[in-house]
Amino acid sequence: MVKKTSMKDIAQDVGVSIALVSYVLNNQKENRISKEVAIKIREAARRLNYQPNQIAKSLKTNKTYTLGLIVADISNPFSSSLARIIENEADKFNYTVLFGSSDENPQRLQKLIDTLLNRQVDGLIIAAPEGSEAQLTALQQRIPFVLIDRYFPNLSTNYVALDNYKSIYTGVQHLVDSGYRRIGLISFATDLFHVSERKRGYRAALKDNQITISKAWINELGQATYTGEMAKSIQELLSGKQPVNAILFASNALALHGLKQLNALGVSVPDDVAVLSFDEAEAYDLFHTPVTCIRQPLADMGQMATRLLIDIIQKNNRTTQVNLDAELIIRASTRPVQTLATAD
Amino acid sequence: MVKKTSMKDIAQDVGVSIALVSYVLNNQKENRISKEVAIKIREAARRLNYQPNQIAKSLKTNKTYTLGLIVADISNPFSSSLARIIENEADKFNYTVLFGSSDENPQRLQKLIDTLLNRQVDGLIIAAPEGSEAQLTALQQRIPFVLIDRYFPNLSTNYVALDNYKSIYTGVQHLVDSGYRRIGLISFATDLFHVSERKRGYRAALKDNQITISKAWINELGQATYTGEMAKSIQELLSGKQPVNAILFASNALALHGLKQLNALGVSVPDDVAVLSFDEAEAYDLFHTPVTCIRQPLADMGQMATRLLIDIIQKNNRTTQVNLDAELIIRASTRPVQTLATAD
DNA sequence: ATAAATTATTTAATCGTTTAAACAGCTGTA
DNA sequence: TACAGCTGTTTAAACGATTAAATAATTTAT
Repeated sequence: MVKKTSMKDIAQDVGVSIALVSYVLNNQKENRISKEVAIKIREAARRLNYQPNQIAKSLKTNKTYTLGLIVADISNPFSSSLARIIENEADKFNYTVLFGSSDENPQRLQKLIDTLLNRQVDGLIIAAPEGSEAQLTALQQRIPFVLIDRYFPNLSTNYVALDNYKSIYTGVQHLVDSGYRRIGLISFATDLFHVSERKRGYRAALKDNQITISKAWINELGQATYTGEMAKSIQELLSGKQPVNAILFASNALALHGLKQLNALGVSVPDDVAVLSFDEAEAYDLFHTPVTCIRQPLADMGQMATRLLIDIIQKNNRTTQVNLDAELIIRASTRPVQTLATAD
Repeated sequence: MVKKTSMKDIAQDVGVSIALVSYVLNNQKENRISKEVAIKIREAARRLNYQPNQIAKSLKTNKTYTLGLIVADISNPFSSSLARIIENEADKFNYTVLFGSSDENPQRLQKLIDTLLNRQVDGLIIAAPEGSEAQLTALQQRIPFVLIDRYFPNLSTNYVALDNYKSIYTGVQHLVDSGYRRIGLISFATDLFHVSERKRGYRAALKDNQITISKAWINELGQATYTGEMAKSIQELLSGKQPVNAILFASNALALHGLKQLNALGVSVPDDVAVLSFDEAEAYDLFHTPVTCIRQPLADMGQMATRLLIDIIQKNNRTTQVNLDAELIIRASTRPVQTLATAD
């Protein structure tokens, strides 16, 4: 390996002090430095292929121009799409991104936070796992951070998230408007606020349409253990006393598994049952019927979170909380019921 | 924000020199340091919530314990799965991962390399874009790196990749063995070695089975511009003078678009045409027929690349080149032809 | 011609660590 | 009693930059 060029090398090459090199290469004190020397220094820097040592710079300035991104699992498309957007946005402001996956585990989150803080990141963007309130509270006096996707209503932190209540409400209203009144929900068993908001939106929309929810319609599966549970849930929804004619999946992972099960059971969409999914996925394209979905404004979310964080780092101001609206993409899986018009 | 505790703070608190604090917290000179002082120092470190400043450490030791990962696009499932595996593996050795997306663009690659080098990463893992040979050659004397997924046969670099020739050969042989002899290939128009190896494997397997390839069977699409081209390609393959009865897709992105088109055209798989895909994707699960595919050993690839890189960083030895074998996952999309047995 | 003002450059401290070398206080031995 | 050899600890330089303050060199004003 070839040794890297430092300012010292340039200073020696040109025959000036290190300070002068620093001033020239950082375009400081421009009117005080003789043109000829400045040119010589720049020429030497180019010739010796000088690359500033960001580590040394950071030690002195206490800024690393690095952001930490903590997602649940970088291999999940939701996380990796977000990562890509954040990477791009950060790059515009000359920031680099360090990432880590928390696996929805608060201990692992704490470990990542410590690692990233040791590396002196300037700020963090976090998709917080369930039960991480204590960590986040402690973090507030250590470093600027912005929560993304999920937040805790009783914690006064910066966040950029979706208005989950409204999004689901709109989706359910669309189902009702399309003639579906027996609507099942398949969601996660979790206390995460954004998930419970989805349930709340579902309940409210049905209530506002004078539809009484049967208990059997709400299915909450344990994280990770889907496959078996999903099959059971779907069969129960379709065969109970009050079989549903529409199913709302509360996330893309759930929808993916759900659609797979519908395929396996030979259920026809939307003739046997309509399907509405939270989140979009390229995978849905391969399903026999295009799937209506609630599309999150991922690009906005990532960009806003990144800009907000950089803003806070640079100006150190206020707490900002953003709730974005989702977009309902209507496709054939929620085709209006033909047989009879809605009672409405 | 609360000021971070430094070794100086601990030293003052306990009333010893900074050096002693360093020795104790790094478990050095253990037999030379009095137990009582060591205990006091550790206690103070805990009490003041000391976290080492990795930046200062790095400046002194010239090691950042950071790896740079450059993929084509972190939002692509192939890249993000790899990223997750590399993150996990690196973590085992106390390394952190900085990532960037090159967008298959050598200029952008160069920019990322410079940024990552400024940040003094200890090594790089790179999925190299087409036309980046010059950059990589120059990089060889700057920093240790390992190529992943793709490599250049005329460049003597470390790499961990797939034996693409063999993988495709095996896949085609399976098609032939299942009774398909008119096999189309849909691939990318690119000079990347790993892609051309796939074509070579396809050709060789057909030749070895005494099958003459019709020119029309090989379709190479421009990157990114699929959708239109894909529809055209598939229609031509299915309707030419020598219509194919099997299609081999050279990547998961191609397969995804291809399957979508097959759906749109109402083509039945495998009755009208068999389908074999390179790479696996969760999305395939939603296709009406389970898809036979060539599964890359992603976990092995990521782990080996990471370990190899760390090994090189720490011991600075030899050039290592690894070609891994793929696994053929046989599913219904290549069900053996029923009507007549193979001539063989 | 000399002081004052301006211009160009250097000195030196600093960021938070690491680590070789120096030093101080003991103990044991010749 | 002197000094060699331990043990425990400190000193100080270094990593590669930044930057306030000092200094040197030149020009302008008087």
